[in-house]
Amino acid sequence: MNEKKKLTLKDIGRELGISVSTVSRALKEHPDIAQETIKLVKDYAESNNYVPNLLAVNFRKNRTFNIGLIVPELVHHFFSTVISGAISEANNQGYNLMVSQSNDILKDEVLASRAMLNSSVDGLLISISNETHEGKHILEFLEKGKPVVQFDKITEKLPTPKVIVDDKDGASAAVKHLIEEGFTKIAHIRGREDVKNASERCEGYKNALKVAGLENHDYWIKTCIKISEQEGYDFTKELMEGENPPNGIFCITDLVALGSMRYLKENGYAIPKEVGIMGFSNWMLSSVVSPRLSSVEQHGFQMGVESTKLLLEMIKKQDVESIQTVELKTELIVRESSRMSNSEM
Amino acid sequence: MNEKKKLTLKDIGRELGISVSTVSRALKEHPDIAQETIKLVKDYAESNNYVPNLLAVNFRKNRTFNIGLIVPELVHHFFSTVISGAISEANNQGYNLMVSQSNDILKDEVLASRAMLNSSVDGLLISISNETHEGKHILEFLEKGKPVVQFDKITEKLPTPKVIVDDKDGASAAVKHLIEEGFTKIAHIRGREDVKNASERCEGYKNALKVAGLENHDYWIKTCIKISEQEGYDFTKELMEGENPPNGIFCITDLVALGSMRYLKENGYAIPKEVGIMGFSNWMLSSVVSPRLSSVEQHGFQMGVESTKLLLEMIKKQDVESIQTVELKTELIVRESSRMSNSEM
DNA sequence: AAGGATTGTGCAACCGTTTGCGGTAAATTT
DNA sequence: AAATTTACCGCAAACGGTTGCACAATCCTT
Repeated sequence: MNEKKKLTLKDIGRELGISVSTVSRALKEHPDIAQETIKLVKDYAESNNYVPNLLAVNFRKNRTFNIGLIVPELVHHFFSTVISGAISEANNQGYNLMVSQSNDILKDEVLASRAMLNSSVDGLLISISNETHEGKHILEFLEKGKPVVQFDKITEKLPTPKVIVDDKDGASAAVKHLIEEGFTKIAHIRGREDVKNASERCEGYKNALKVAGLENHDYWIKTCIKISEQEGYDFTKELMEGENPPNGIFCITDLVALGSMRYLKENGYAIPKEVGIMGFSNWMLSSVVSPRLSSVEQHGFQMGVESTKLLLEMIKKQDVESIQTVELKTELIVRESSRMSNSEM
Repeated sequence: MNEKKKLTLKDIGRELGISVSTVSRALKEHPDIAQETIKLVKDYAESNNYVPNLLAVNFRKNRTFNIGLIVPELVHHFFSTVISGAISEANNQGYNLMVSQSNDILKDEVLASRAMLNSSVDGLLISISNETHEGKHILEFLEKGKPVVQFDKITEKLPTPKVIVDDKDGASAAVKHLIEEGFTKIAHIRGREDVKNASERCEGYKNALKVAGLENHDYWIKTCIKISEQEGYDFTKELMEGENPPNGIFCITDLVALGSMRYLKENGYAIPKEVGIMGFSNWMLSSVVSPRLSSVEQHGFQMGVESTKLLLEMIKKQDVESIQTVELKTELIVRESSRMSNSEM
């Protein structure tokens, strides 16, 4: 009782007494076809609600209308925001989005990309895992003429366009803001050395200090491995118990900042009176913790949109050579955790 | 220089001097084919790394190996967790997952489902929007013989299998826990009346009170519209400023609980000493706020896995009639916000 | 009025695989 | 030795569109 037979071009042709090819052309208003024929066919198709068999079309044209997307982690505020943007733009242009995750494991990333490569996708959006270096599995896409766009976590080794946020600039702005609020001894809890974003943010931190001519010490820089709340807590403890405790901390991420704040609150430090805190990424949680956490918005949605636009452009013009880099600006979000002045009321 | 011509069955046949059909059958070890022929073909295919054109196969077989998934909101801890589970299970079984979101807008949901319906998906996983009631666009899937599985936010009106969590039981357990910890006047900040999950949780709340023989008042039940942090704050204010303030609050969601806690902290109430708080959903943030928030884990990952399993089973046996309901058990996560006793140390 | 240009349509190949059916040669049975 | 079975393999249609090309009919030249 299910699976009613679908209407095909052949059916229409038979019914209307014209050939399949004419029907096909009429439907797409080919100039060769007489207006009245076009109307005839279109009307019939409309009222019998004909829908073309995409499987057949795609097979013939050798493309799907799908694009793939792989992120290290799906359950992650920033990445899910990017995905949201990618879906939006893809759907706008008539494409569907296929999603997978690598869990930051190279093997899983290879598996996921292979699954998508074989004719189920016209192009790929990817934010690579920490373990990805060579990226042979990515090159396979290019070899098959399927464009790839990297976003956020990228590697320069792969000849594809890249969409990233200006981490260095964002970090600089964050630290500059702390300085302007009067914080003079600013520490940084950073991420792994081999992760580009982390290094960029650290660069931005150092630059801001240098420009302002403030003290800077290696012992004010702590390096997270997992970027966890606990690490934020532990490193803040180290910092505050050290000999020259800071009065401001710039954290690689909001989650780490949360840990930092937990330590400070537990130990009676007033935020921001005694210690100012800046996060990064502007996760939803930053606006609901107390004190509300200042952060740096990365415009993940926009990143998803831009990456997808780039990819679809390449798909449409069969271009697989482009390697431009788009750098998105961040936005400083000032909340309570860093505001000494009463600038807003 | 790209798009190297792909090897086809025809190529192999020509090269080996056998017919296309024999090659095809040899590759899948059809009993009609001689062992040596099989070996011959397989070896050739292997060393010239033949990969079948999935587009052609799918067209021929009229299926895609893709499944669709639609959620109200992608940037949402619970839903992204479900998606993560769905991807995991789908990939395990050789399927790709196509993801879309409705933003809780019916029109968007219809658009998304239509985009998937036309031959790009073999079945659908959906958590419906608040605006979805009839669900004609869902029925279209069934009419075409494509199975649908509903999860989390469901409607009984659609004849499909459903995977839900036992909200009532979870809520009951949460409130029961508050009671056991000694809280005697327990309020509830609930979600919209027309959302099933919200009503179930409210039921569970009422039941627990009744079983324990505690007071219950309509004025202890507040109804959120947007389920926001601010609503948690505002309703808690109302509750605490009312004539018979509660000493425990069960919130529909962790986010609301956060708002609740913010009001209490700002106004000098000790948590949990004076007021105990329970959230629901066990978002990541519940473990990083202070005091850490007790909550109810919904096992989103498992929900994604189960839903996908159900769907793939139906796809494989061409079954579109099944309507079983799977109810997942929740898990009480006790943290600081509700613990009066020192039961664990 | 004859030739060429224009307009509209159909034929048939094609995309790569799958599969029902028929056919041949060898092996087995009687 | 004839009849039947078995083991292999190929032909060709089919899936549902797309598209190059040929062709017929009509129109416009001169």
